[in-house]
Amino acid sequence: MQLDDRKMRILQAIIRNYLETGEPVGSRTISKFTDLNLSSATIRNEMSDLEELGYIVQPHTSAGRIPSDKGYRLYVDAMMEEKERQVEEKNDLLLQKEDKLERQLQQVAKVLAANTEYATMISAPRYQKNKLKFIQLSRVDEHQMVAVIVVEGNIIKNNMLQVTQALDDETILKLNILLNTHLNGLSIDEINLGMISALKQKAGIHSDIVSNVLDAVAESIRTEEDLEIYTSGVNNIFKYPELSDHTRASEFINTLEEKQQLAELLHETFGTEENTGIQVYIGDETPIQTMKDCSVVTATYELEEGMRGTIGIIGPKRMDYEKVISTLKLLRNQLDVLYKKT
Amino acid sequence: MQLDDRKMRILQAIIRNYLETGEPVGSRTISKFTDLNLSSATIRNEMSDLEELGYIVQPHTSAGRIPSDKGYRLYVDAMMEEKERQVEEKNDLLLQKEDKLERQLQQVAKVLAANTEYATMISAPRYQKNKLKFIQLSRVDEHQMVAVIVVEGNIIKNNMLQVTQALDDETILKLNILLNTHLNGLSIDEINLGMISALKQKAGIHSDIVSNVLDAVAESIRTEEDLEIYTSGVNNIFKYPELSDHTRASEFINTLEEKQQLAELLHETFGTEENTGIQVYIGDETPIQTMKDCSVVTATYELEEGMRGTIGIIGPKRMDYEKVISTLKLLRNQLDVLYKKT
DNA sequence: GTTAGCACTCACATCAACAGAGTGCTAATA
DNA sequence: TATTAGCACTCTGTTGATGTGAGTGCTAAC
Repeated sequence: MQLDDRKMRILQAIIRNYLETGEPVGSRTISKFTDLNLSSATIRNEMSDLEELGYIVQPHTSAGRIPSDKGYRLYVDAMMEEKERQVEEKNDLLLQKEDKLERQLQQVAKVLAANTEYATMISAPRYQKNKLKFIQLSRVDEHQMVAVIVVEGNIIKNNMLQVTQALDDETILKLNILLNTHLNGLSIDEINLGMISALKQKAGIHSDIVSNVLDAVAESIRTEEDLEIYTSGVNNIFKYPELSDHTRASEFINTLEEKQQLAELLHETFGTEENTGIQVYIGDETPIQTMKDCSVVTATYELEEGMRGTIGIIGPKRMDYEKVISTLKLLRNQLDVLYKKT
Repeated sequence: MQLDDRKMRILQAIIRNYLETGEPVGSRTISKFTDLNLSSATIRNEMSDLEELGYIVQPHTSAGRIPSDKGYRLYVDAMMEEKERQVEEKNDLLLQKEDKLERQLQQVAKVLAANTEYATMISAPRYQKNKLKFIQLSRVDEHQMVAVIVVEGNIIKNNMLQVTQALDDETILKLNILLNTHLNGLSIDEINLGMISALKQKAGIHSDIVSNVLDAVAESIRTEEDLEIYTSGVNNIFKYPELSDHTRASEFINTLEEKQQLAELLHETFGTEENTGIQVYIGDETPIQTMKDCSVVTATYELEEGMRGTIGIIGPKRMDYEKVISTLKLLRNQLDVLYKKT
């Protein structure tokens, strides 16, 4: 059932007002706030309808109304449709480029938290689809080797390999050539165990040691750095009384510290790149149980070509969706500037 | 002025009781609790004296007494003297060894937080005194090289170097030999700019590019990974009402998120290795302003030989100092087992 | 030096009274 | 027929009075 225009405007007025104040909003307020020129009595009738339809609820008799999840959802959907309405007023997040990926992510999270006044999280970009640029095996000492792997986007991974018996220089050289000629240019995704065993054949040497080393290298390449998630602005929740009683605050902080669930949530957004790449979870819609009083807005971002991750903003259900979404878009622009058009 | 034995015992009784309950403790409680067999009236007189001496304070007239910072200090000092009193009852923290340093630290913080019910922090171990084991420069592509540096304790650092013009293979080989023969076995601390310029001389080549590369390598080696601090158990503060009103909790969380100040605090402990390596900051004693309602216990730890860092436990002033300290000692033992006697 | 006894203080809980915001309903109005 | 004024009703939150209990300090007796 479609709401008529007047009901829609009233609903929006209620929600806007509630976003600002956090207090249930009454009919008189709406009567004065909007340019509908309706008396509070009329508004009351309409509100009664809206409640029946499930868009707003009353915390208790004789209180004003607050939006229900369904109400928020309608509001957000409507907002997303009339996209790019006004020009962004704020147009600089003061983002800086950092050399180390870790720092960059941490900084993005921090800047976003400062700009939105909500908690933020960011997952490290995936690079499984990125191509291998360089791989090298070197002997450190008798029993240890180090494998250095550079992937497009200048992600550097390294792993110490323990070997029971040292390989001689010639073998190492051979292995390096073998690895580079066969694996360079392939994406991490494409390097699988079958390929490694083919390499073992090609190596011609059937020594166990070489075989072990190759296995270890393969593992290094494919190991996913899971759970690499950075958060910031956790203490922003204290700005929203509805989230900051002891129990809720403690749960909230715990969830953000554990990160396991955040990872799942962020990964979920990862598929939805077709549309704007921005996803809004309102209340119960989020898969994280402890966040059912919150809303989460997620967006994919991209640093270098192909290096995509997800960023999320967590706040009360009455968060300023409009600002959050436009800030996220702005962030993406700024990242594009920093990483592409330099 | 030295307290007589009876006053001391009363003070201890007050503190022990307060540690448990968090409530101001009155004379009647002490009268019943201790085996001194004194009436509450006598205790009252003694308490009056203790208050005059500054060891305890009254939140308001007609409330019991709570320990002052000075009182806690005396208590802790006394406790530290009669060391190793009883055997540790709990003797396993269920600590596991992790391959990646980062994970290891995070895990230690988490385990400690779970065992103590306080917030914890841990700084990455310093390795400036560790010796360089291996260094290698490799060309990734036309404009980029990667420097891989392995230090004792298997710390691996790597840095991408941008070069305007590619070096030929021969030069790279030469540089690698040069770097390894001259720098291996030296501690990071010992590698300074003078040494690098000597190397430049020895290189015999006076090309700017080589010189730049050497500078970049030197920088990579010496760059301190500052601020590498992991925290855990932040939400434990909600177990202590005196720390978890909105303002305080928000400040607390903020301090733990920012990490800058934590780093300074942890570094401060680093010097004091002579004694037990365990330091207790009570209330105002901590250099962190926002933690003046907390106590912090810090301890140095060691993973591999020479790789020392600091760990800290943050809780209310009425934290269970005894348990915290013995847990920290236990932790050190377990780390020793994991890293040395394997 | 220790203790019983007592008056006194202060925080905290309970409760009634009340103000205020908001609603739903009814009857009047345009 | 849609809108509105008016009114009774409901519920929350505040305020102030009152009482209770834990604890103290002091004095006088042991």
